[in-house]
Amino acid sequence: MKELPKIYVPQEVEAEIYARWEASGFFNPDNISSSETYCNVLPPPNANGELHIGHASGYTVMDIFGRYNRMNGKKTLLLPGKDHAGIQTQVVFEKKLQAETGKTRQEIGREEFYKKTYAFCLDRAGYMRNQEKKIGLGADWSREKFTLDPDVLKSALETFVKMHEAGLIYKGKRIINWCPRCATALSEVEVLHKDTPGKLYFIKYPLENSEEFVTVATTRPETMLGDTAVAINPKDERFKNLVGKNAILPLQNTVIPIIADHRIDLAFGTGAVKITPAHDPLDWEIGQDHQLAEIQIINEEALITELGGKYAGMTAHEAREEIIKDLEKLNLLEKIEDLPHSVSICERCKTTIEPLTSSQWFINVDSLKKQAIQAIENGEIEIFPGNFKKILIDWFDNLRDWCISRQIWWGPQFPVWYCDKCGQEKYVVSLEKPTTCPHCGGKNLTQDENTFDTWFTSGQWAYTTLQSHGNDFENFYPSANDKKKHTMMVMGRDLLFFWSSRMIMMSLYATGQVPFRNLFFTGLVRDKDGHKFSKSRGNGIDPLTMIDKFGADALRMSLIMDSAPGQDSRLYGEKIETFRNFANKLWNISRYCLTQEGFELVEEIEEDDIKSIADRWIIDYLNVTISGINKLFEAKQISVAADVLKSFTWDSFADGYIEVSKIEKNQKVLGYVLDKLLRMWHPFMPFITEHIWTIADKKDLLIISKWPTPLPQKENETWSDFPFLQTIIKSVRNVRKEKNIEITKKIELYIETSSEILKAAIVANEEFIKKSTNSSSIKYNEILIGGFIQRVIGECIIKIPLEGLIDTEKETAKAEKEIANLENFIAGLSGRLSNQEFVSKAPAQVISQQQETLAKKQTELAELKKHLKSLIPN
RNA sequence: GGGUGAUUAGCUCAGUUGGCUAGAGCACUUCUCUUACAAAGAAGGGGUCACUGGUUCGAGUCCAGUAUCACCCACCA
Repeated sequence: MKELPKIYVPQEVEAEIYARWEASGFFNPDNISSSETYCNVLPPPNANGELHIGHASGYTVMDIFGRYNRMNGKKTLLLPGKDHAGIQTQVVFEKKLQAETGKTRQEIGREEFYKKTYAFCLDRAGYMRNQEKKIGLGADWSREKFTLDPDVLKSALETFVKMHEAGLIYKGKRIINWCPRCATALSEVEVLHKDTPGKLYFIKYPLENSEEFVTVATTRPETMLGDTAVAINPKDERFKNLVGKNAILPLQNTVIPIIADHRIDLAFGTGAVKITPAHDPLDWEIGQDHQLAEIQIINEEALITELGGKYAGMTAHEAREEIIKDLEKLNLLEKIEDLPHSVSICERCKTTIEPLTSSQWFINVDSLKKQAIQAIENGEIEIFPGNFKKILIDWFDNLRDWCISRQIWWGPQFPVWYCDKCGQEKYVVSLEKPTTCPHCGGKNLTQDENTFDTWFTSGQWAYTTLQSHGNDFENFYPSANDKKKHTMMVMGRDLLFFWSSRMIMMSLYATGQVPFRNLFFTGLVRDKDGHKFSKSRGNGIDPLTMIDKFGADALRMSLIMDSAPGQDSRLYGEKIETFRNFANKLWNISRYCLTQEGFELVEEIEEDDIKSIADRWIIDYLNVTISGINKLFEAKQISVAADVLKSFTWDSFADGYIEVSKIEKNQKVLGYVLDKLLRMWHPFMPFITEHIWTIADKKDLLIISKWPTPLPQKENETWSDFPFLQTIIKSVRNVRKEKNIEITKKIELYIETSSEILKAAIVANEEFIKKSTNSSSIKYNEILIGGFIQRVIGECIIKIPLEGLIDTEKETAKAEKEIANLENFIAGLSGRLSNQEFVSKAPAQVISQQQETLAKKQTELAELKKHLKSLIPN
């Protein structure tokens, strides 16, 4: 017998429980012996801030699968880490530096800036690690990695060297997305598009040696300073005779050709387009094909270059104003129209992107994407939800070469070396600084200043982490025949293109294998109104605050319940509260059990231990529940699994079995069911279950206890009577309650039924019913004289003699309503059963089932009508 | 322009392969602090499953189309 508080207080126990888990060493797979492994290399959050609700959501899913697999006896590794997050961290740290010291990164210099940022990241990583522990993440901290750890980085850079040798890497001057604020090139995924109101300017370009004009339309008139052609569609009848002629570029007064190109849209603007190869991606492509010159008139600070003549030094915006004025003076501005169009902005700092031509490093993705598509199509990776497979394949199909060089300071530098004599054209690729230049023998070599795109290193995370620790790669990474190796990746759906795609390409290239067999996407967590959480909106829910308020288990449950993979979900305080309440329910269920005399958690049960019909029912129902949950786990349907478990716990165990067990005790069955419940709840609510486990004097930790297996199902049909008996008991109890009959007062039950089966069930459990309802006797099909209350339960009527307590009006209304309901249902059912087509085409099983139901309901209706009749006074 | 998802009770959402009268939580109404639990229990109200067709004996579930919303992608200058 124990004394336990009425309310579970997570704040008092969670930290201590986590410390015990950690001390046990079972988060480290080396301490688990098994021939099977389970591995989830965790997505590394950016080491520059703190945990947000999206991290909490992902970690909950990863931890649920991790704990489930650990309990299923697999050597389980959740490998944690942090990402240096190049551009984002540089943005964050520059702001911090400015705020704290008033200095810019240029003022403290590259080396100092790098050192300080590194220290900052390590500090944040430590802080975030503690937050991760608070949500219960069962990761092996002894293996924690950072993307810039020397061993991790080395294998990532080796891939660069290998790719370069294979000819997949090239350096070239191409048009790229340039962020003037971050002062770096960006890949296509790092650019967002924002619909913005804008203007379309119609500008007249005079034709050479002519009085005529060709009018072009543009949203960015300032770029005309760098125009090197005017293009029209070859099918365009309006301009057919202009092709091959020249136009005079106003303001610059240069002669530019009029060319024909199929990429020009006849329907847009005037049909004639100014071509600025240096500052527009499409123009650049057209320029390449027509060998047009590239004139860079906007520099990397978004200012007009000296090639822009009198506009040099202006910002692009200022230049636009001036150019419009000047064109008006020259009478070359035909008109201005409103045109909403999409503006490219930097994903990290939201600054408007300037397309520029620039010398950058690229990966040729042609072969990589083919391999990736093949692996996905062959099912080498199973994707949850399934429809994301198509989205990913489509994306790969349209993927262009990947710009991997960035001009920021924070990140690993390219292992590329230049000699002062050979210049930028010839270079050496090598992890170590070469002593001499292989081209000229020069001794003075300097490293390429570019840093890698963050996704280049994090795209290799699945194996660079495993390769840096013992035999982890062999033990955990997928291989050709890996039935015993289970691998999982979980990430938010927003990382589909950024990360999952890169991981698949890079891993296939570097290891010849997919990085994981299962890829699970979580949806985004939104606020109550469906908005994204954002700093500017100020609608964020801090996971740590929620844990402090409601407990980690409640937060975890609220993040996974009622949600489907890839589908966004909403989170708000009240929702978390309901799971806090559920945790408390589980606490009180356990509290009831644990305070029973002689109660203990029971691991195994014998057939002889099952005594009553209630025992039989709960045990068999538990078996069904266990099998169901196992199936759901295999299908990665954890939300549904938790839902099934929840209704078993609350409706069947608490409201059903425990109520019965107060009358007829069987501690062994009670202990067996609770034991299984705690195990199955553990992945979802690890803290409270471990806490109860400890209180119940279990010596081993719940984290490594065995996941339940269903008992072999016995050939025994009687348990199916239980819900019926339970309904009888409940209704009698409700009558007592309604009529305020003291619990100690004995009553008599009269039962009328024409169903032999039901009668047999009642007779067989007469003592049980009598005890449960505190009745002195049960009489069958006897005539009852005097006042009584009756209830119709299925095909039988229960009558309780209670003279003077009957509310005829109320009872009549209730009966009439039920009769109407039933008649309606019977009409539908019998209509279907008399339909020749249904009878001839539906499966026999369905027909007999429905016939059975119809018969039952008809009897029930008859009983109800009898009941109603007896209510009406003669 | 292309794609994806959503549309089920007042709100937030489940609904696994089409099959007994469509579920949960919150909110609402009425009652109960009954010794596991008022963070609970009991009883109850509330839904032509967006719309229109189709397939089927049978559709919330499958197919086609429509509408509304959300998101993603795209080189319309």
